[in-house]
Parts: sequence; structure tokens; C-alpha cells
Amino acid sequence: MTTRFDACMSAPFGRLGIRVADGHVVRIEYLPPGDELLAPRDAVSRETCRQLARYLDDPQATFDLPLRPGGSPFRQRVWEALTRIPAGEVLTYGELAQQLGTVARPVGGACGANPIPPVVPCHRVISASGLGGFMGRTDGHPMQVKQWLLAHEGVAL
DNA sequence: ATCAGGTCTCAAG
DNA sequence: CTTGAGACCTGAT
Repeated sequence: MTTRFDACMSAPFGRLGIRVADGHVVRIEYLPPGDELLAPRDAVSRETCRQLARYLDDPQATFDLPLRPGGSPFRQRVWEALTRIPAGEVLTYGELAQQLGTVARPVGGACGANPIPPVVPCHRVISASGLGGFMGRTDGHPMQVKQWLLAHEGVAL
């Protein structure tokens, strides 16, 4: 694997890889079980792990981390809107798009480009006809993670 | 500037 | 259920 992380922690659905730069979280990735664990290399990574662990234990826990979102202003607006969705609630791409004055497809694009899940809860956005897709597929490990997270927050499928 | 593709959606066959 | 067209943003050409 070419990607390096500043921490990699265990989770019920696999692993969470954390990347930090200049004291800001710049990326979190869902990794499959069995991936190599890595102790946090700095204070921000350690704090991120702590809050992630707390969320994995209690879905109502909120995040308070220094994030550095890349991407276009549009995507940042989408991500900010995502963070305002309460735990246990879900919106459709269409509804979220309506709030932002756009349509569903670009919202899906922004969700797919979300670099910091589950701090930015892209998993709380589903399609109008079911769970929707995930990276072009309706199965695979990322999809299982999405399902786990929704179940974790008490969302009935 | 143009083109293809994306975690979509709705209507029609 | 499958198909087709619509709508908007991003990244590559």
C-alpha cells in the first residue's frame, strides 16, 4: 500500500486509518480487518483515535477536531451540511441537495470525495430508493461499514 | 472550452 | 423490473 497513516486503530468493522498534517486531520479511511495497526504518532492523532473510539462506543458522541478540508467550496459546503445531521437521522441525496440549492448527483459526488469519514457523516445520506450505492457498488467492505454505522446509530433499514 | 463520469431521481414502457 | 433523460459539479483532455 502506498498510503501512510499517522495512526491506525481497530474498529468493529475493520480498521480506521488516520492521516495528520500540520496539526490537522486531513484524511481518515476505512480499512479492512487485518490491516496493520499503528500507534498514534502525535497528539492530534491520539486525540482523533480517542474521539473515534468514543463514537464507536456511543453513536451520540460528537467530534471536536481540527480538520483541514481540501476540495472545492461547493464540497466544503456539502460536508458542513453533513456535520449538521443529527446521529440516527438520515437524509436522501435529493433532500440534502434541495437545502443546498442543487441536485442529487453533485451531492453524491461530494459525498464520495469526503476525505474524513465518519467525522463527516456521509453514511447518513442514502438514496431515495434504499441504501443507495457506494463507490459504484452495492456490496464490498465500505458498504458493510456504512451499514454497520447506520445500525450503530439505530437507523432501521 | 469540451467531455465523461459520479454513493441520483423520476417518469415511462 | 429495465430504460432513458434530466440535472449539476469535478477532474482530465
